[in-house]
Amino acid sequence: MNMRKIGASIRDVAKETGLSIATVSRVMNGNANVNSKTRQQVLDACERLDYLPNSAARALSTSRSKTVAAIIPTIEHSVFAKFISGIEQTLGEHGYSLVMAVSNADEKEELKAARKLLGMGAEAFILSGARHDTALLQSLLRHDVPHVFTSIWDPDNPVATIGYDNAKLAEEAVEYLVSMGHRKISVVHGPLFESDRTAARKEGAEKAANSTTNLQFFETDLSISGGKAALGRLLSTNADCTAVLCFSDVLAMGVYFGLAETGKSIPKDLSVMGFDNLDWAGETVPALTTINLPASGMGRIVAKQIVQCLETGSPLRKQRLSAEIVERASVRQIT
Amino acid sequence: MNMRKIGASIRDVAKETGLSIATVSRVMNGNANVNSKTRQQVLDACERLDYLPNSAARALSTSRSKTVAAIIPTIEHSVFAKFISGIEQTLGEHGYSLVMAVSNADEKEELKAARKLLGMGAEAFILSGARHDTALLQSLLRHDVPHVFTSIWDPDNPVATIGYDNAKLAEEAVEYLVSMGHRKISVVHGPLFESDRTAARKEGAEKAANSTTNLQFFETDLSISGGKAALGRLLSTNADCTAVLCFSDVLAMGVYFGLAETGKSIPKDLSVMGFDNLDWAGETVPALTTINLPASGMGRIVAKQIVQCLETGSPLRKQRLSAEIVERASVRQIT
DNA sequence: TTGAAAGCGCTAACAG
DNA sequence: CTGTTAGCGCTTTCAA
Repeated sequence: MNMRKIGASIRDVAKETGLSIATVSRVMNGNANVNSKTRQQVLDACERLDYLPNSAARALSTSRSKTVAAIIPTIEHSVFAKFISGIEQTLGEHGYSLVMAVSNADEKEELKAARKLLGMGAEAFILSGARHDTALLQSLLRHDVPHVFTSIWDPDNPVATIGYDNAKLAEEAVEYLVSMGHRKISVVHGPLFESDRTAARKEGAEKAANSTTNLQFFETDLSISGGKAALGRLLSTNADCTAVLCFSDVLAMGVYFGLAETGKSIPKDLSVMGFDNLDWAGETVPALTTINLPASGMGRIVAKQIVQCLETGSPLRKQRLSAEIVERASVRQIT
Repeated sequence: MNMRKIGASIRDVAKETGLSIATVSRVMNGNANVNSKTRQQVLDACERLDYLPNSAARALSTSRSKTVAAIIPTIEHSVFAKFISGIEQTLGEHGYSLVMAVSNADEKEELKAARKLLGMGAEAFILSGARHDTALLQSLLRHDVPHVFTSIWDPDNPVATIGYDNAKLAEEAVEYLVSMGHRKISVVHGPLFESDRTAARKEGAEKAANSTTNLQFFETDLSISGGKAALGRLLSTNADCTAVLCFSDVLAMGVYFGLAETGKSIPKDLSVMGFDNLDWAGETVPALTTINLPASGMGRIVAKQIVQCLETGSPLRKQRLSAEIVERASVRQIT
């Protein structure tokens, strides 16, 4: 049937030790009912043969793959990289593996990836945001696969959400800016159709605005150059604004660079506020005032819940993660 | 044995259509020897039952997991994120899945992760750099698993290397700086013991130095704050240097921020050169002169070779990727 | 404490 | 073009 049949199998170990495969299996699974001498014998043989249990066979036999799936929009944004990192680590500590796919913020791609991962036997799914192809959700339900929506907080969603309240946070950001005396604010954000988190933030910001506060929104690519481009537009369209709120630190960085080119200074000429609190946010000049999102903490929390759910059958619980404004030097008080 | 037995199996589809499981299997595998009417029948039934082939069973039966492993030091550095991204995409296009692990630049962690991935049936391994636990290499050999070392170019290595010549590139960088009139240069780099790529770059730089060129090295964390910290040190230790070469754009960014704080300007007071050419390198002020490493391209190339190797049995070939200096505005000509 | 044997869901001869 | 059947490597009763 096949050529690559190099590794030793459980039968080889059994043969090597003169024991039965059942005993070897018991040792490999830490079953207590094995004579400690026998156990050592088996372990030695495994070592000698460089035996690695075949997890496909194990998965087939137990219907447990010890694998959980995460689908993220992109890995090239450090907030997601950190998130994944947190998941991977925690899962690993509990004997699970992460299988990851990136959707490029496209529901169809996500569906396709999910089918693949489901087929691979992923026992649970970690999804970003609440917007997904219905076929995907349906499959998850029909196959009875536990799943969470992350990076968001929505107590009303029938699916457990684990994350921060994007709308509320954006609202607080605007309120903060207002409390600092800003009345005319530009808001720079990434593509709305790609991300319900962005959409939620926009809604939240709008909610905070009132008759005396003026908000103008600028949609752009979620990248440093996107931020820079947006700055160009807002400088001509909304020139008399006193602050710009960016829905990602990455965008804020673009605004910084754009401003540097025009020779304007932060926060004297314009206040800038970010969202994410990426590693470097405290290092920029001036240090960036932003909102601290617990990306890798969220990964760890999600992973922990999933492991628990898988091990004990306890249901996935929604969980609101706190995130607070980190006041640094990029927003000034206006009198 | 088990409770979660929700999904339909191939037998359910066979029953549903009144055909045999062999026929269903043929359809699922795109075998040509199936009547198109029959095929459609099967496809419809699959749809109705939301049938997803169990890949553990398939893997067990064929000894092919259609899975390749990549182990990277960290995902929180965009050069690796892009690399992984390139791999994932290309692998996906060819029906393979990526299983990834992060080693945190620790050989023991890497070994552990590799064992896990090997057990999961990974058919090939993508490793970063050339430094690995011998037990890992041994296992790979004994299990006859194809593997490559990436991010490096070393024609003498018995294992295929696919990447750029780190030493040469660093050498060229120094030569470039020298050609711009710089004689006293500070070199900022990440932890040497964690990365043989960094070590290679250092060697290359040293090679370029001669009696009239003075190089001083500063090791620091591979992060923006690391770069900033290194700048502080070099400003006191090597104050009269005219250029600083950073072995990562991330470090260069730290140097930018540090310089901004001291009020010095780039490149008037100090020239700065990076390494990586991350997305934003062209956006900084001044735009960063750096070396363009084809991270995601490397991922695609590696993945393509691996797929080919797996499909046709052709051996993995070493491949040197070109990388060139991108001259922008952060290095000035000294007279 | 150990062994024998029945599958897990699928593929791939082989036979028709 | 379709069906029958023997495993793939492992876990898990059930017996001993």
